[in-house]
Amino acid sequence: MPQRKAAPEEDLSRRERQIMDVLLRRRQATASVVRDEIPDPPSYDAVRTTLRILAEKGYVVRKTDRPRYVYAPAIDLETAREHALTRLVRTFYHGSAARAALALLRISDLRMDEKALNRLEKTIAKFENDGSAAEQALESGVETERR
Amino acid sequence: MPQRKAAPEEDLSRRERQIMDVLLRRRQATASVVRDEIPDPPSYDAVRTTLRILAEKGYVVRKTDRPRYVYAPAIDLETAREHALTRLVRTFYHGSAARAALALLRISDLRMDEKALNRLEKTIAKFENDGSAAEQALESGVETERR
DNA sequence: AGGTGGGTGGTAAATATTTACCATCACCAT
DNA sequence: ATGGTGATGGTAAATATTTACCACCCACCT
Repeated sequence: MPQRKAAPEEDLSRRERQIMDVLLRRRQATASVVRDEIPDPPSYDAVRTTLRILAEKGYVVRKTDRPRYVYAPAIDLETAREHALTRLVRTFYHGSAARAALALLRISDLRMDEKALNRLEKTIAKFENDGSAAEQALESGVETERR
Repeated sequence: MPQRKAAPEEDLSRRERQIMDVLLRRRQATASVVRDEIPDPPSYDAVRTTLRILAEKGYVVRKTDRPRYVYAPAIDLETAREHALTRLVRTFYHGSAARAALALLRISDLRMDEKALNRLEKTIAKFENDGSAAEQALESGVETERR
């Protein structure tokens, strides 16, 4: 059945992912900085080893800032962002980036006029009813209706 | 150092997360449906067991739709969405939901006027610098045509 | 009624991940 | 130049996850 080739971030284990997240946030970090950012932190050794593994797997690059290493995501940040957005939209908004955006605008510090937001919402609804039925084709099985 | 208590989704292993994603997307699913949605799919047995474990851990609830089980995320969908948004914003947009929203609008099928987007971007920048309220940056830059 | 198909729970085995340990190297201050 | 500090690579041990297997149960058919 149809399923995209496993995206890189789907392949990461729990710790690997946590570490990757820190690196993405900070753009770069040493092992000990990474450790400090992880909730329920693993040992320094553990972090260091995992970083080594990530480097071997090619997810992370290291530059040797003399006494120690500094690690950074190997992936271009902009690309990583897009992946994350796509995944979010797919998982939570049935593929509608616009709806996700709307939700974010509502959350944002920007105090947007509620009217404007509602207008935008209407526009989205209208737009999505109109044409993009094709996009939903894959979604056909959703109504595993309960009784 | 300050670090939030491990969010539930940070605690999931790779397979568990993949399975959870499917459940969040579809709202509910049987083991075999879940399996079909996972890239590089594990065995049916594996999925079933993992679902059982997720249920034990309380991340998933099952209702017994006679011959088989139907699984669903235990978490309220809206809550899950917010978590995901928050995490995304935090990881990729330095906490600025507005910037994330902007990126999504750019990606969306909505063909928004590039000028309107730039206006919004300016507004965000301004707002984030000095905290002034946002005005109507978004004002109807949405074209009515679709892709 | 008996056989079959497709599900279940429980558990063991296989793998993968995570962590700990250790011997060693470079730098710096004495 | 030497000893201490703080890092490193390699590897083994401990855990956790993932997968496979099995015995049984129930609904449905013929």
